[in-house]
Amino acid sequence: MSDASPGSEGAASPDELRAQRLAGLDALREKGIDPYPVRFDRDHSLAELREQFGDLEPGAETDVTVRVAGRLLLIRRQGKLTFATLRDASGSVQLFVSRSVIGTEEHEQFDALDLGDWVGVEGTVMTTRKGELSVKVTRAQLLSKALRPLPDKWHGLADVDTRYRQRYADLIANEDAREVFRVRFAAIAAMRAHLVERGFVEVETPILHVVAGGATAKPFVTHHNALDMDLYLRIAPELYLKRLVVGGFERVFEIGRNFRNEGLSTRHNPEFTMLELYEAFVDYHEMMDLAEGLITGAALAALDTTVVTVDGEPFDLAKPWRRASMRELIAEHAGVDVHPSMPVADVAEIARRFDIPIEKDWGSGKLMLEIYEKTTEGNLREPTFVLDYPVEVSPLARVHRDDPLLTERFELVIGGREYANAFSELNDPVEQRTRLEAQARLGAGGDDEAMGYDADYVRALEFGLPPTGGMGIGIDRVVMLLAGVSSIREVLLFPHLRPEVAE
RNA sequence: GCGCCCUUAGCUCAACUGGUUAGAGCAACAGACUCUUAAUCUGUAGGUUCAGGGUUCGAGUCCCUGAGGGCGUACCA
Repeated sequence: MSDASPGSEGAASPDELRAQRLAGLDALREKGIDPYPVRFDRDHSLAELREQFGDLEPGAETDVTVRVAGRLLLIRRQGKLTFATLRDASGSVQLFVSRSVIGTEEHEQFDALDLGDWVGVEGTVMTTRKGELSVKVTRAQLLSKALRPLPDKWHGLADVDTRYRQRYADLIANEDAREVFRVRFAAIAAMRAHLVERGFVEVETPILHVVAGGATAKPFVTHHNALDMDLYLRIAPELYLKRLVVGGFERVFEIGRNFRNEGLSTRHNPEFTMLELYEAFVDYHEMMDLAEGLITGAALAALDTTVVTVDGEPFDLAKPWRRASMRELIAEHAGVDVHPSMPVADVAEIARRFDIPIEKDWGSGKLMLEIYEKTTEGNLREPTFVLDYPVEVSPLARVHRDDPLLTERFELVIGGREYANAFSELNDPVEQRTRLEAQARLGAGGDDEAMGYDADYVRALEFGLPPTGGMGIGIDRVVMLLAGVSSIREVLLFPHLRPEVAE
């Protein structure tokens, strides 16, 4: 680095630092070193290396030559001997770079590497006197030059904004972040395997919808130029998945993104991942069994335990989860008996006692749900299936076999938060039409979250949807539960943020 | 949307009730060092204190506006 760039004399302002490293690139090229070579053939991951040689005695030398690659995270220069910590996706190992082994010129080249550089090395496996497994390097090759400095090697990257915007830097610097996403991927893989083992097929359905249905939420609107029409990003895949059951796929699931044009919070991101599944010939009771199996199995696969911690409180997911009706849970937590058969004025009176703001077109069922959400949901600590929601707030769920004003529907609540929503599906096309028409009237009346009327969906039902149980599980929230984090942004690789001010 | 809080070097953090030249560690640069482990030691450089305005003899610190973020709340199957 003897070049006359502004950075050559030890300057370290951001611009100068970059200029200095860019100048370093030129210097490397002049020496015939490609800072971005095309490939490197390794024969061991670092975990494999540790697995094979982890129990060598201190001070051991082997004549086993290995080729490994990774990112340089720490360098301890010691004059004619350099130690470095190399990390790949599987683990890390120490490099032992001795001038007497690789020669002065090679050693100086190694010492010129920066933290953050990717390198590939060849060398023999050894341990130091203190027993640290190391590769005694005989050849080292720069694989990719880092132009930006790593975050603080001890404290990592703490600034939340930067962690989310520059997730790559977060992942390099913070073990905690890597762990959260390891849990995420393991949990999703486990749930997928659980379903495939049980004969479910994974499908993909449209994300661009002509009618945003399957849930009640504000959609994102986009525009198709060639067709000159507005389309909606899906708020749920439900109606398409049930079309597939009509078509004869008896067990289907989809893991994918839903989009809802609503507020952000520690539990809400405008795009989030949902697992939805449908199984023919069963009802919501099987969905409860399946929810327990999916979530407990995901915990075991990702954490090796079924014990999770919510707000500092441990729960063992392995125990059977409580199943109780909304009505009895409200009675327990609010001390009132509420049912959609009660006159609206009476239920509204109860709602007012709990300071619930009431809208004019709400019926007893909607009021009952509001009372539940205000008084009960947040207080359900243990995993609980909340059963039997009012028909009024469940336009796609089948009416309860024992009560015409309730549906066979449940939500799963753990630590006061919702994780799943499921029902015995409504498969009577005539009734479905009536219920969707009621939703459409709400929409026409100004309710921008009413479900749109999807005529083709009703047509599909007219071909016959078998008795079917269906469920949606909020994957991001399950991952939060397993990873023990309290913000959804921590489990999203790239959470939604406002645009960054130009650098 | 509303309320409270935060934003200081590439990173992690300091700076008493407003006080004069904004400090430290890591990273960087120069040097010493062949068994280190966040290596150590010596030296050097690095700042529009988020942006803009205001109050003041004097502002990182107080006030206003804006930007970004966090938490709460509202909305939200």
